[in-house]
Amino acid sequence: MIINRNSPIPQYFQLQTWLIEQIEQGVFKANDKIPTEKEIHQMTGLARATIRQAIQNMVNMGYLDRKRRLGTFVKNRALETDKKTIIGLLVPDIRSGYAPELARGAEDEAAKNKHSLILCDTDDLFVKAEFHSDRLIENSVSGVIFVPTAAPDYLNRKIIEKFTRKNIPVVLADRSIPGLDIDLVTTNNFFGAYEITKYLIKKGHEKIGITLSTLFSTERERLEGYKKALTDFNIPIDPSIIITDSGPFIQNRYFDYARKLLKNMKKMTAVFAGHDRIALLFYSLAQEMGISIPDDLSIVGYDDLDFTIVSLTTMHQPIYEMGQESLKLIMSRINEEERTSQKIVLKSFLVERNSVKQLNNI
Amino acid sequence: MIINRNSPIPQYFQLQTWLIEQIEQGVFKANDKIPTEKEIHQMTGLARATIRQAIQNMVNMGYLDRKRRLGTFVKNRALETDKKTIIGLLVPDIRSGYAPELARGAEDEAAKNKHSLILCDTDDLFVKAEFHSDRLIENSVSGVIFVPTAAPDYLNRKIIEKFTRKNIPVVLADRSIPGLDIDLVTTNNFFGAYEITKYLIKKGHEKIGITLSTLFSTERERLEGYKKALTDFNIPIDPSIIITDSGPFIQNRYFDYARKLLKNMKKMTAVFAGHDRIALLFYSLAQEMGISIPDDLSIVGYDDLDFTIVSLTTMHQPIYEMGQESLKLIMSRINEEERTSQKIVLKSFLVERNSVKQLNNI
DNA sequence: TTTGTATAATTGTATAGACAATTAAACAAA
DNA sequence: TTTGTTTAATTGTCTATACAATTATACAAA
Repeated sequence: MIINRNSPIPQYFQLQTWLIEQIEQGVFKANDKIPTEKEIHQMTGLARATIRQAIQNMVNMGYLDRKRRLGTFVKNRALETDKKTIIGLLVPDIRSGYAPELARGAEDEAAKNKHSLILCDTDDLFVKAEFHSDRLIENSVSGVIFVPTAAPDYLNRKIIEKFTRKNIPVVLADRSIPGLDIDLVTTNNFFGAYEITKYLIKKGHEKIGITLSTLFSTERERLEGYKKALTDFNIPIDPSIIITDSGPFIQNRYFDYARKLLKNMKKMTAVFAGHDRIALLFYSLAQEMGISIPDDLSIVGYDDLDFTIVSLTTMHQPIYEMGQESLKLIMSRINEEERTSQKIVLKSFLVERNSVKQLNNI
Repeated sequence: MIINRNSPIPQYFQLQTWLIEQIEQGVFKANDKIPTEKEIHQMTGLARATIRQAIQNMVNMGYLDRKRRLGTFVKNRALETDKKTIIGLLVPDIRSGYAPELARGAEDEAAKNKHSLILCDTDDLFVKAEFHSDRLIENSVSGVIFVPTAAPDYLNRKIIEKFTRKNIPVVLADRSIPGLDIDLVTTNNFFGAYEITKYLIKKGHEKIGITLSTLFSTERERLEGYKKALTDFNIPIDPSIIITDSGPFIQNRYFDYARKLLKNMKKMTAVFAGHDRIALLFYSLAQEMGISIPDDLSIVGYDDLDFTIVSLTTMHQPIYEMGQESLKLIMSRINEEERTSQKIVLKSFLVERNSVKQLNNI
């Protein structure tokens, strides 16, 4: 018999355990009718109220559905088992730079799996990232895609720890944090910067200015790639046309840097803008100052944002794919048991447009 | 007495209704002990099993907590009432147009109240909107901000009904749906278009081309505003320089329209681009064709997107505020009992830059 | 002080039986 | 064909009662 009357386990509980077993072993399949209360009474000798208690619990748990006059049926839980998953996305600002593209890539990939994305803007600030992290944890997200903020590394680590302590997987997108063993999706910024600098050199440029921030790993790597390319081609590095900033992108500040560089026009034939938004400032200033791009000055950018209006030669970053891959990593973390942390480095490629002039090599 | 034995309403239900009332009216406060089963039996004469059924239901519903030997207590729901709320945001594409700004406005407002935003891209397609709606409902969002898709009205209504059937409030952002009594946040497109057309007229322009889509209520109103302004100033409407499209914004298509208009240069001194992204195409083509803006052709846009590189006179739309207001409306729907549907019309204003030339009136 | 034990209040589990409400399905009438 | 009526199976509601399990508290013992 199913029920052990001498067991300390309540009989209603024994019954419901047995029923769940039958369902999970497939004895009672989805939409099958289980025995009526009367029949169970005959089978087990339990009072109807006891039987009802067990069944009611199972209805509450979503195993069963009762229908008057018809009986009690096994619910089709298959529909509900592919449970909705929510992923958090922490970007600096959804309005600027590559954030929209990244978000869209992640969103599309999430949609494929019927998952959803919670959008959070950090403005590159630790406090905002922390605030949003708490909310994401409250909403019990299953994973997080995190673009590290402009805050010091240890603070970004703090954010990540918040999640990992709760066993919520985190994938870093774009920017890395030194000495942290964690899933990461990025592009090879060093190589990309090297290539685009080489491109300028091949076009006959030797006096190449650059301005970017040293705050983020990505841009630091670009600076290194730029320097390496110059060195490899025996071109001296001229610090007077290298302007670095230690903070996040602030338009007016970079307008100043651009202006500074443009005042040194004689020293340069080309400018490597740390990213496309900086390049755009050069276009804007050049227009103002009557400088023609590329005739008077060549310029390259980095990112390949869609500006429509300017024909900028730039390094295309597969940002959309970065969003996709980040989400895939999260999903694999959620589904798989364990694995070592992965670093996915996506390939950038040069998009040649009309912002670089071919110089006649002397 | 509390219980009416002749009522068709089950007595356990009467009891639980009464208890819930007491709790919600504050007779039984949080952490108060409610009468024991025995006491309730004495009060009502109901059998203990009946009383237990009522109480068990309330435990399941989260009203009560039972503790052996101690009694049954009113749960402190306050902790859970500032429950994290998730709002769905359905925009065409987070990468383009005003979507990022709208999202950011909504996100910031949500963050103020510690709520979160789930981002969904519809690509202006009904099927995608429907797909996302189902997911939002699964995730039991508390409200939805919806930018209607490019699909016919009845399909957009279908999306909205999906939510309202589940008592999930919906706010339409930007675009309205005719004959639908629902919360809406928009700007006065008719007035805005009227004003900016008037501005062109005051600058001496009479031959003003226009191109936009008649698919969305917003752009239809702009067209009407444009026509009204011309009419008011006794300027004939020239259909040959009015190009309308019936679909959503597709860049290449509008490039064709722009090209078509520019071929008719002689007929025009100014162009009213239906929105800034269209205006940008004109800049791009003008550059290509050697047409100078504003010297050869004046142009105005609509939206005031941040393009940095072009100095476009345009109608500033308070998109960020639209996101904020939409979220506020959702929150008020969630918190307040009932109210008639609200229509918030935000003020646009003209931003004068350098894309319009002052013509000498003859 | 700590540890064990009894007490009593209360909820938890269970039996046995009765009648109500619902409703699919069969049947009857229009 | 449609519409109304009956029937019977099943779940829904309810009473009355009993004993079990849990545990805060008080008190006793070590």
